[in-house]
This record gives sequence, structure tokens and C-alpha cells, in this order.
Amino acid sequence: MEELDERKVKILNAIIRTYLETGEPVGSRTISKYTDLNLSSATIRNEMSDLEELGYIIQPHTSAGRIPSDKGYRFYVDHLLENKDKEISDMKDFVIEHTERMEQVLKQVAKMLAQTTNYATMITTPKSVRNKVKFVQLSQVDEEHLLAVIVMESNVVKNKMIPLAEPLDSETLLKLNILLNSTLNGLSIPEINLGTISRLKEQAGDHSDIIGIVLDAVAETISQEELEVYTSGATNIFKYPELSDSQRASELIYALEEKQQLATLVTENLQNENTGIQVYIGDESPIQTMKDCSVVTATYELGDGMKGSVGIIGPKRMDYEKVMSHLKELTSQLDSIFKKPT
Amino acid sequence: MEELDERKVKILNAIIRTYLETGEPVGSRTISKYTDLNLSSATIRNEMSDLEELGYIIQPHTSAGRIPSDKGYRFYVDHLLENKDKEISDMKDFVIEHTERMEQVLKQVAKMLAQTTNYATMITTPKSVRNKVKFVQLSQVDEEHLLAVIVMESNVVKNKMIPLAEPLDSETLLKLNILLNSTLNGLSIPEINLGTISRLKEQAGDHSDIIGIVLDAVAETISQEELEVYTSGATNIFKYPELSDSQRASELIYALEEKQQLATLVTENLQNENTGIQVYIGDESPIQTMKDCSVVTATYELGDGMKGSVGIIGPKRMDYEKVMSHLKELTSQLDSIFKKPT
DNA sequence: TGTTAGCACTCACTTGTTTGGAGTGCTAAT
DNA sequence: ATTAGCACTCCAAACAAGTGAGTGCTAACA
Repeated sequence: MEELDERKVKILNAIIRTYLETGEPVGSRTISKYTDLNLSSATIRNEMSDLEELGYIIQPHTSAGRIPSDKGYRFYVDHLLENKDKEISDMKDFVIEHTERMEQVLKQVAKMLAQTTNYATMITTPKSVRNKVKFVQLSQVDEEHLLAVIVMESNVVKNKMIPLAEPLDSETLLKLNILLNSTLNGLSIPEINLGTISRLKEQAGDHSDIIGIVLDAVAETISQEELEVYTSGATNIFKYPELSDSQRASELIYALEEKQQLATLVTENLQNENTGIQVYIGDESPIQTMKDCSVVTATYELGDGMKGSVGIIGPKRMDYEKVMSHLKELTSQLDSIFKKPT
Repeated sequence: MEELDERKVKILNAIIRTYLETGEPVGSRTISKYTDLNLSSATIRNEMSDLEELGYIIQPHTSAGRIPSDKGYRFYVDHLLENKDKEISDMKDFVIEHTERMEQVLKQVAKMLAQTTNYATMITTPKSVRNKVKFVQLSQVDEEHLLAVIVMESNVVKNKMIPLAEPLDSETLLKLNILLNSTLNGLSIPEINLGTISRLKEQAGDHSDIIGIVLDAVAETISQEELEVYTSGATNIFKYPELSDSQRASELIYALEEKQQLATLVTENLQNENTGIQVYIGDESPIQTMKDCSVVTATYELGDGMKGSVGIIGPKRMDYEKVMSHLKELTSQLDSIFKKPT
């Protein structure tokens, strides 16, 4: 298959751009005027016919204009998109009064992104690729409960209540605390292995059982850093007629509500060293219900080895240019946004 | 205005019930057969005409059946609803593997309720009407950060990072901890007043400034027990044609996404000693965008003075009977559901 | 050989008209 | 007081016709 010559590319580009704007099938006449090629609509028609044969555009029905196919969008995103990197309103200032809870920050970011882009958005909690334990403390809360507080290098705090048969005396507690801290401090999850554990238990002597429970709790707590996903702007999809019939809308909103699926979409990105921006067009998305949408995701990194994901879900004819530069901007700022509070 | 005689009531009842089932305007003929009154459609017509004049039912257009008006629903809910208290699938068992985080539990409850009722649901975190401090602890996490951990009587744990100019020595820390615990322990929020505060500061001596910061943090943390609201089953509204045109659906889902509004809907209930089940029909709801829906809320109580709210949002023709008994069942079980974990 | 003008054809969409049926209100008879 | 009967209303579905945007093809042109 011989590839597209320059003129075809120009025409394809014109088609897609105008379609992105209007959302209506675009006809030969329109292109003939819009471009500076000075070609008659007839010529354009011939070229469009070729483009359709090559699979870049589709005719919804016989006597309608053409709309881009998934392949067309793909080509557009891969080759036609100039990286303008326009400057974008500085989010850092706009966004956040210091809330200490990451949850709040994430929700706010999602919301703001949804507002500025007019698409549905999602963001995951950063996942500790290599997060270290910074501080551990056990406290006797009441007769029957021990509270384990774990602070990670990233200043994420986790709590875990541990039921106890009978209270520990304060001396033991102190000993355990010192032991835990001196051993675990600075270790990342993979480093807390059987060796560490058995050594710990040994040193705990009488209370190895408690250490066991605590360690389990710690491990669980740490690893239970499941990706949480926050979404916002779900209703934005109603702004795009091609998505807002109740069948599709329902499915989409359901997918946004059931965050679990979204997580899967994003995890693979985190696994791979896929640091850049990922674009899923239509069927390319692993989530079936999103086959009528495009999904753009980006990973952000928090310096201290935490990685998370931001994503935008919109119609196929989304403004890729704006979305991608927004995401690029955002991911570069998230680090400092998170650092500022604490 | 002379009130409804018995026959009118029966007819109204029949109209509403069949409308709840079908969702279509119901005509005289239908009623004539459905009821055991053995009346001809003509008679029914006369009665219906009366009922319409009294405002209990409406004719969407001249030659259509009748549908209940808000007033009709109101009458139905207030007088016609027998409290069957049918037994309902036991949620306690169904629901919850022990997750220690209340958030998880609430999300699950909302989800399950949405699944069994086929309406949209919401649930708030329990609010401490009279929640007491059980345990406080300051820990030196690193050079520049103090971590305050606060455990409430209800075993809710809150963390607060406090930035420090320079580290405290461990002796001072111990002193502060003892001081805080002995003073605050068992106090509820209103009891931590200026008196307590100044006494505390006095006793803290050199470190009164730190106590100040800590107390602020504690107060903020405690009072910042803002109602969080979790929703689920938003997409259920698409199951009811009268709500699923994109205009309405969009507004509704937006309202569900913007949980803030929902909170307001519910708070007033918590304030009042309104312990029972509250039904808002159409315009009765304080949230404007829900004027086409009915909202049923119930408050649950957790024994230790925590109160929260569960709600169901559905079409006006929701199955009030089922919904109300579900809610009644649920609220009575929530206490033990929460107690079980820890 | 590439480009263009012209023309017939297609097909969704709109508008107007028709028809059927469900439902009502009224009246007269029981 | 109830009911049968009938005329009337009005929505909804079906159908017809007109409109217009857009295409494909062909023949003429540079």
C-alpha cells in the first residue's frame, strides 16, 4: 500500500480539524474552501474517495460528508499533531489551598481538569514504586486495641487498628517501637522479606506473635496501597451529542462510577516504563464500553518514586492538542503541588 | 373541602399502584377491571374527574389516562402505605468482609443498596453528635514534622502533620503527650473551650506555642469531620424513561457527583431529632434539580452518638414500600455492621 | 495527465397528512 | 347512584412528499 502523498495528508488534516470543531460530517465543498490548496470540490471528492478506500475516513451513509475513522484519528495524533506546548493557565496557583490529605488534592485536581477541558477526567493515587517506610509507631489506644501508625517517605500516613487479647505494658511497647523503627526504617516493601521478618521476631522474644501480627498489618497496609481512582466531570459527556444518547451515556457513566475498570486501564501504563502520554482511540481502549470514546492518559511522577496516572475521557473528536498539552503541563506540576503541603 | 370518601381513596390507591408498576398513565378502564369494586369505567371516570379536581391526579393531556400528582404521592405515602415490614435479604451477611476503613464500608453499603433497589443511593459518614476524644499522640516523624494522631471514641482515627521549626527533644515530647492525653481524654468537642485551652497552655510552660498549634490542629481535625457523602448506582436513573432524557439525566448525575448539595439535603435531618424516614416528593426536595424525583432518606445511629444518613433517589413513582422497608432494615443493621470490624 | 464543471442519484431530515386507538366527558336510560 | 353509549380529543405511529447536502461519474479542458 503506497502511503499518503502530501496533498492527501493536507486534506485528511483539514477534514479531521474541521470535524473536531463542528462534530458534523464534513463534505468536499467545505474542504475546497477551507484549505489554501485552491482545489475544486470535485478534486477533493476524488481524493476523499481514495482516503476512504485507504481507511482513514468513513461515510456514515451514502450521501453524507466524511468523518475520521479510528485509523484517521490515529494518524492525526501520531503525525499531524504539532506539539504547540502553548502556555496554560498556571494550575499550581489556581488549585490548592493546602489540604493535607492527598485524597482532597486528587479530587480537586480531577475536578479542575474536568472544568478546564470539558471532558470527564480521572486520576489515581500515586503508587509507591519504591516507597520507603519512614516511621512506625504502636500505641496502646485502649485495653483491647493497639494502633499502628505508619508514615511513608512520601508522608503518606496509614493507620491500622490491631485487636489485642490483653494490653501490653508500656515497657514492652517501647521496646517494640524501638525495634520496629530501627529495623524497618528506610526499607521499601520488597526489602521486607522473610529474613527481616524472622530476625525481627527473634529479637522480639516473648512477643514474636505480636510482631507477627504487626508485620502482617504493616505489610497489608503498605501493599494495600491499592490504586484508588477519583473521577470528575462525568456529566461533561452530555456535552457531546454523539455520546449522550442514554444507552451510551449510561454505560460510560457506569464505567466512570466503577472505578475498578479504570484502574486496569492505567496500571499497565505504570508497569511499563511508559512515561509519556498514551492515547487510546475507540477500540484501542481496553475498556469495551469506551469504544466510542478516546482516552488520553499520562503518568505523573513524584520524585520520590511515586507514580500515578491522570486521564481524560472524551469523544473521539476531542481536542487532542489541548488535552495533551494540558496533561503535559499538569504532570510536570503535580510534583510540586504535592510537595507544597504536608 | 370535604375530604376523600372511602371509594375515592380506593381508586386513588389503585391508580397510584398501577402507575408505580407500569409508569404509564392509567385509564378508567384499567381501574375498572383491576379493582374488586366492580364498578364500570364510567363510574370510575366520574370519580377520577373528582380526584383530579381535588389535585390528587393529573392528566398529561386531554385524552390520556391519569398520573399521580405530587399531592397524590404524598397522600399515598402518608396514608396508603401499609408498613408491611416484609423480611428482607439479610444484608449483614451479604455485605461485608471486614474492611477496617469506614470509607470502604460506606461505599459498599451504598453500592449494595443501589443494586438491590435499582435506584441511586447515597450515604454519609456518621457525624459525631457527641463524639469524644479517646487518645492523642504526638510523634516526631522527622526533623521537621510532628505527627498528631487522634483517636475518637468511635475508633475513627485522624492524622495531622505539624511542621516544626526545630525538633523537640524526646523528654518534652513525652511531657506533652501525657499532658494532652490526661487533659483531652474523654472530652467532646464543645467541652474543649477556652478554659481548657488556656489551662493546657499554662501547664505546657515553655512550649505553649506548640500546644497552641497542636490544639488548633486537633480542633480542626475533629471539627473537620465534615460529612462525606458516598453515592452509588447513579446510572440506575437511566432505567426510568421519565428521568433519562439527557437534560434531566445530566442534571441529576451532576447533583450526585457534586456531593456537597446532597450533604445539605441531609444535614437538616440530622439536626432535628428527626429519627425516622423522611420522604421528599418532587418539589419538596430542597435540591432544585431533583424536582422530578423523589428522595427518601433515613438517619442511622451508631449507639455511641454517631449519626449519619442514608438516602435513595429515584423517580416519583418509586416503590416506596420496598424502599422504606429496605431503609428501615438497613438502618437497624448498620450499627452492628460498624461494630463488628474495628 | 491532472483538474474541473456539470449532472444524475442517494439518502437523511423535515414537514404535513392520515389513521388508529386509547381515553375522556356528557347524556340518557336503568 | 350507576352504567351504557356516543361524540370528541389528542397522541403516536405510519406514510408521503419535498428539500438539500453530498456523492460518483463522465466528459471537457489545460
